[in-house]
Amino acid sequence: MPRPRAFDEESVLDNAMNIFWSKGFEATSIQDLVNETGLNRASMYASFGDKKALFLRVLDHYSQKISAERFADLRNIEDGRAAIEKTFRDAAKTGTAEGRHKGCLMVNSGMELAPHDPETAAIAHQAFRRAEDTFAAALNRAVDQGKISKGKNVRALARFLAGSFQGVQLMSRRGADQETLQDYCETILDALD
Amino acid sequence: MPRPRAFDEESVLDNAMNIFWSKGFEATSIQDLVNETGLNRASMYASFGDKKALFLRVLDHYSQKISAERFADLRNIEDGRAAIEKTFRDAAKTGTAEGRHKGCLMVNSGMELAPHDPETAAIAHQAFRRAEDTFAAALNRAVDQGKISKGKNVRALARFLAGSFQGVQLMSRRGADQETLQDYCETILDALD
DNA sequence: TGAGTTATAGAACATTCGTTCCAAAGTGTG
DNA sequence: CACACTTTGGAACGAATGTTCTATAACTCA
Repeated sequence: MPRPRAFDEESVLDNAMNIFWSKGFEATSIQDLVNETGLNRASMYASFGDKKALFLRVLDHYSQKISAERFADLRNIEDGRAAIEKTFRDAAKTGTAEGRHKGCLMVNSGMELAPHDPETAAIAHQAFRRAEDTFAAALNRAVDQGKISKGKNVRALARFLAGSFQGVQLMSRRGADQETLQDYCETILDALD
Repeated sequence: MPRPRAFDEESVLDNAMNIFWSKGFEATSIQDLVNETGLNRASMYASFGDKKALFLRVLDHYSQKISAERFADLRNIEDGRAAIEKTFRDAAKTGTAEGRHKGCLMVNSGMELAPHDPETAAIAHQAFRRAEDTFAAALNRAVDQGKISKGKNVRALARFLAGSFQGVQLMSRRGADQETLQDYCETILDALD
């Protein structure tokens, strides 16, 4: 009955995500989104609501697609300590890859908007908590496996790792050189000893 | 001969700094600056140039006034290890103080603008290097004083501390709770052992 | 006191912003 | 084929953006 959509919602979100990721919320204009997604203004507003609503959809999309992938090894590698180490080393590697100085959309958005936008603040906070819990789970595995001393305060260590992981994203976006980022990561991992 | 200025350049920079610090570059409008500084548009443009030029002046002002103060103890406390510990604990304390979730203007600006603005990127990079060197100096003092093991890689540790200090600012701006931030800081300091 | 100089106040500029509206286009069902 | 319905393209909206202009005010030095 109705005219069918000429676009794929998922790929529109992908494109919108990349613009927000690269430029941030404020610096991204509706015109940018129209240009890059190929989607018409009217269709954008009809399908996603206003700029802010689209942005929140994008944050969710990012969580499910990018964040999930970044933490996949941390969840799936059985050896808890190896899982943590690979997670950081991968982040350091992709963080210094050419033309990929975008950091993490969740961290970027938290920094840009959290102080004045409770909605984004809550999402960023929740994402941090999830990361913290995922690190805690890996740490508990590592303790059980005898790869990390039983004497460690797992919760504090998990918070440290989650915070430091954000730090890696931060330094990556700021364009830190590979050597600095590697030193940073390796010293973080030394905290596991 | 000329009509004298009705404003104090320093206090205008102070006010402008606080707006940029709180809202970021993009979200701060000229109107905001006019309202908050009390300075007229024409006078702003005559004295500081356009928005970007004013922003760069503000970054410099921040470096001299706020950054310098934040790193004063790190430079001045003779005991290198105590200097480092106090620097982090103070940052964690002020970072969770009510209504002070602004983080660090240098970190914020690097995150927001570095990927697309080489000028800001260079300034943020230089600020990081300065912090790294200041931490390295304190670490060297601590090693000489026998407060930190001789076996440590001071350069890597300095990079770690500088990166982690940015992380504290990040978490503070994102509105992390006090307990999380304390755990984060204490674990960072454990790396000195 | 008046000439010279610069700051001030605020109107005015073109452009871009986010958003809405409307007519045309495309689909499946009666 | 025509109806009901939704998407599409693009014009149009007012408000806000960064910036400039003009006229007036305030001061110092001759």
